[in-house]
Amino acid sequence: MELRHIRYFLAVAEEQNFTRAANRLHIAQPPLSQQIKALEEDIGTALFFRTPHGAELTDAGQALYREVSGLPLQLQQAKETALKAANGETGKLRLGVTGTAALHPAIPAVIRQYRRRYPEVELTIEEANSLALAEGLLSDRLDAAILRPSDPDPTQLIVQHFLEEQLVIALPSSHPIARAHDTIDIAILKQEPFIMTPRTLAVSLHDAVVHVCQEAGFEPIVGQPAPQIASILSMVSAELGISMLPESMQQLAVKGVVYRPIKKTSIKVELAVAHRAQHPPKPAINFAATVNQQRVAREALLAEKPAISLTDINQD
Amino acid sequence: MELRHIRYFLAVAEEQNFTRAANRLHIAQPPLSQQIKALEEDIGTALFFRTPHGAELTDAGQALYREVSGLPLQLQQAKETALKAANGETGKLRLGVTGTAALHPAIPAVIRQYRRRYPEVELTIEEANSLALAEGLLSDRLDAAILRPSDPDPTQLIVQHFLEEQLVIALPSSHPIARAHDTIDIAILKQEPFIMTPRTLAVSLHDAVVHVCQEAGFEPIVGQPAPQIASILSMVSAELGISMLPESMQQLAVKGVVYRPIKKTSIKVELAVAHRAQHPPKPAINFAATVNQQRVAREALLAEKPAISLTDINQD
DNA sequence: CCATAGCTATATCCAAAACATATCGAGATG
DNA sequence: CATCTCGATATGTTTTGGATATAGCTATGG
Repeated sequence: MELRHIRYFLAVAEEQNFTRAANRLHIAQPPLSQQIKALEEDIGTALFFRTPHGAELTDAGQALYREVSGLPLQLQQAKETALKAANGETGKLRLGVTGTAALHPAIPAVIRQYRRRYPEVELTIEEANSLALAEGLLSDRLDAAILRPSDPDPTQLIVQHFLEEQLVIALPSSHPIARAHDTIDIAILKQEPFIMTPRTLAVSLHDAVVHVCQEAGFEPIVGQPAPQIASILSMVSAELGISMLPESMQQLAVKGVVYRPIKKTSIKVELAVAHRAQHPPKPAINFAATVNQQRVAREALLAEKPAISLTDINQD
Repeated sequence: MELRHIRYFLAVAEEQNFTRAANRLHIAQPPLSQQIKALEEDIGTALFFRTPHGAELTDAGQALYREVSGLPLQLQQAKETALKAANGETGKLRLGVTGTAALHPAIPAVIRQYRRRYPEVELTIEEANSLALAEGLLSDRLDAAILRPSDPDPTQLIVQHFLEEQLVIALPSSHPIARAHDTIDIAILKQEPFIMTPRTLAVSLHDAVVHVCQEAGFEPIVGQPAPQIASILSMVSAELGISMLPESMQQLAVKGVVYRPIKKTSIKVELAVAHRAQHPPKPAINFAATVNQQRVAREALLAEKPAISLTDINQD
């Protein structure tokens, strides 16, 4: 039995007439009679009474009609379902976000836009440091991630630039430098212990901090290591040292911690979207594309009003 | 898209390997590759990743698999459903039973046997006089009927003999003849008014009664007409006359009515099963066949023990 | 009552397409 | 590096779905 037999059967059943059904199917009447006959032989029983004015269903034909009448629609929908999956309109997206970026307003903005565009994709979001995210992508625990890129193997991950942000200094509010300066010249931090994420866990942020100091002519004193943004701020608040963080972290107000911009530095930290290079799920590709649209929109806005505050850039 | 494409797709999806799938399908590998390619073009997206060690489903392939994996089974069941309908194992049987036979023990016996044999057939039973039953068959309100046959048009109805029964006299218990005789010689009923169903409604029973009387040398005095068995017995009980009824009606005990066998008569009334001659529904044919089996069984029993009481013949 | 119209079935032919065979190219493996 | 396994491609063959012509049947109208 082939689908053709079903289509032909349904046409004859609905037209109650072989000739009309053949016209509707855009074939001649004799092959239609043949195919119906073949179907009847395959099933093992007559499906139609042939009358001088047409054909009508036998009991077996009626039973068959009830069983298969929905089949063409069912198959059409199966095709559409497959296509939607291929276009990333259904399925799931396991998204990872680096802990030092989750608070950046552009992140919720891009997630919101993606959800609006692909409402049928099941989205799960996980927060981790950039190293864990990259590993998650490679081991197929994540489909896409927003992370601070180190320079990964480009044959394994595709990483696409999203945005850059400047660094700011986080220091205890009681600290003399915080009291004395609105913007900070890095050089005066030469003697301060820097609370940082270990380089293995967050290469690019760590390196950016070191570069800023080197630019100012010294190597930072590495204080207490801290894997999480929350623990960094706790330690600063506890006056164990100072820290240098992406400016979006100012969103996180912690008692006993103040933020100060850095005077004159060109060093910035980058945020990017990444997914596997081989067989990336279409939802991941679509998410990266959404990120890219956001990037273009952001850059247009920033070019127009360069003095704009980051928090204002939050359009969809 | 044809079913072949679905079957091939499922085979490759399950084997995760074109070559093995081709073996399973009893075709060579190249045509399988071609058909899968054609399916992919029809749907508009790739369904498999081809790897050096086989093939695995893309997201679209997985979505399609979920949609169509049940299809072969579904079609197989559709075929079986159609076949069952063709064999009369499903569907409905609208059965009519003549009012003057419903109490004959062979009727529930045959219905019980049919239901046991065809439990999935939806059975509805309707009681009416033989004329109404014949009309019901012709107008497709009934599929089969147990009735007392007149001689209908054999091109319209197929009527098959079931059983014969003798007639008995029903008379008021207060009637002098009832008091005086255990078996009745018809001749002494010459002056009694006969309560009968009108001939138009029940030809054969009416004619049998008349024949019995003619055999005894007189024409019966036609008393009150009554269309239903219940009303006949009421009237007898009300002493409006006597009646002659099939012996199975003795099952119906009515206060004030007694039954007496007839002395020496060869006249019997017949019970038969009937269905339409053209396009009889298979359930009707099966019912007639069941009736026929019962008839054969009954006749064998009666030949063996001719003195048996009718009520004892109630086997399945 | 015959002729006609409308229907499906049959016979024959052709063309499309499903399949088989042979071979190729790519990636994994010893 | 040779080999093995896999799917893809090229080409020829066979099957089969479909077209055309026509027959056979049954209602219907003159």
